[in-house]
Amino acid sequence: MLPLHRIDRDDKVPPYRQIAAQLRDRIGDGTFRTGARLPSEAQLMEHYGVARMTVREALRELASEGLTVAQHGRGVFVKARPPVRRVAADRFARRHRDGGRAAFLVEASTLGVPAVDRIVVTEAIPPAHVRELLGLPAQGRAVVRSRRYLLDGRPVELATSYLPVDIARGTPITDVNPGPGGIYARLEDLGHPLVEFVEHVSTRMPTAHECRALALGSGEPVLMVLRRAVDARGRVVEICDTVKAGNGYVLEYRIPAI
Amino acid sequence: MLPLHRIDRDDKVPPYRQIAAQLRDRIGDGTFRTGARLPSEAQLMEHYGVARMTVREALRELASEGLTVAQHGRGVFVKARPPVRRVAADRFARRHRDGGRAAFLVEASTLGVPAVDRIVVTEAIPPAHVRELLGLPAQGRAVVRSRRYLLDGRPVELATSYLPVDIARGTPITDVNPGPGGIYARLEDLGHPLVEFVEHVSTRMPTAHECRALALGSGEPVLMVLRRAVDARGRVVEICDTVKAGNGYVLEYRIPAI
DNA sequence: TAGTGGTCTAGACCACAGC
DNA sequence: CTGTGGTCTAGACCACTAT
Repeated sequence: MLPLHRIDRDDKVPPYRQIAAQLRDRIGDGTFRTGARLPSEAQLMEHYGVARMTVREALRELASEGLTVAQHGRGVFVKARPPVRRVAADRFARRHRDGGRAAFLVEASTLGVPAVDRIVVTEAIPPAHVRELLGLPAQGRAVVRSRRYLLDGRPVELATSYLPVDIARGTPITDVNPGPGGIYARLEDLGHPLVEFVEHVSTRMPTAHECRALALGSGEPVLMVLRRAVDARGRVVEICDTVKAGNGYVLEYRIPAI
Repeated sequence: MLPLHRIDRDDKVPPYRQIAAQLRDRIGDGTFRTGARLPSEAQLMEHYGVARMTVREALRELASEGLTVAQHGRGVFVKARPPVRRVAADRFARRHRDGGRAAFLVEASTLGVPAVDRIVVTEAIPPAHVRELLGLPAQGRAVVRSRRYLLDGRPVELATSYLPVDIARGTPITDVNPGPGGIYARLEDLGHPLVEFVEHVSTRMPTAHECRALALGSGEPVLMVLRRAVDARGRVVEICDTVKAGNGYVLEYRIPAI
């Protein structure tokens, strides 16, 4: 016997929503705990006396809320609340660069085993909003570094950096491994001491490509951070466009009140 | 004739995804512009030679990406990209408080007509994570101010502030209208000069209640900002928990590189 | 092999919008 | 009234997982 009630066919709220609500409640009250398997579609059809599409509609609602995840051939499972990851905004502090640690390693090293893969360096025409921030002309090119970050083997972030060719071309910045402290340390080596970063944070649903690259389930939004690095002469020397898996990422910023 | 190709039944990517991809491309290249109606489900069934559920599956994919919105009895429409809203992180600067302008008014005044409604002030036991940050004991109470912000009549943000009762009880902070400069100005009046704010930014899908209060469509995530205000003695004097409609909100933070 | 979810078909009735 | 999307039925075949 399933720990679920009946549905009321005369109720104005449609059956699939009633079913979703009951399952949601059982997840909320702990009847179905984190990691547990929900009753199969066949069981739910039988229990409620509805067609399979009706059950699937209910399950889709839960998945879109990020409560469950379906595994082909195994079942539907209550999602684990992933551990909260904090990103201290001082991860770009010079002391870390001087210590030879790139920003991602700073934020990740206390949380798990960090890694980077899919590093690709090219020259290309950046998107319009990036070109504008870099002060490039209409067909201007930039050095483009894209890569993916992982934590304990799980992909957590896609990042693409754009740098002016007159600064980066022919330097270690175009190497797959730019050396200790990352590209920010190299920019300072090249006579561009960094004085400020400006980050723009927003959210949206991921594209299908991002879903694959970040192993996102449906109902999981992403955080977008567009960062620009400004040198001592006020020049924007890098734009970094990142897409972070939304589940559990928490960005921290300290703001002086003066 | 619809501006769409055929699908390849032998392709390993299923028909509904091929259909979704074609529609997504036509939205991206401007064939279906903002506000335009997509072909009806019946037209798409006819064009592609598929069942209705297959078409609906494709349309659901677009909706979940936030690209389209269905209107019962009217059709499926390409969603408008809402105007980008920037929130300068200096919106808490003292010069604004001294000028008598609360933070939301500072960030909103150049963007439209700001308004606040549903202001409710009570005393209650805050959620555990808030209690912890405020340093309250297990059953400790706080002054709770909740309200909703609107821009040009459209709801954009829900906010709830928690303040220690020993600071806020019996002060203008418990008034629906706390006076010029908002509650931060009152905190400073009460001998708590603010020196720092710390914001934690994350994203998730909205609850059903938030969908209603913020008039969110499906496939629209929210930005969550949990902010704490720290006074000159290092005491956390306020926690503000906000939920911002994700569509178009952009938070801006400046980070010194030193 | 049995059970699971993934996709698809070909219908049906309903509620809502617009003419 | 017609056309739209919202919901539902009762099947089908497939791919994946576990045994």
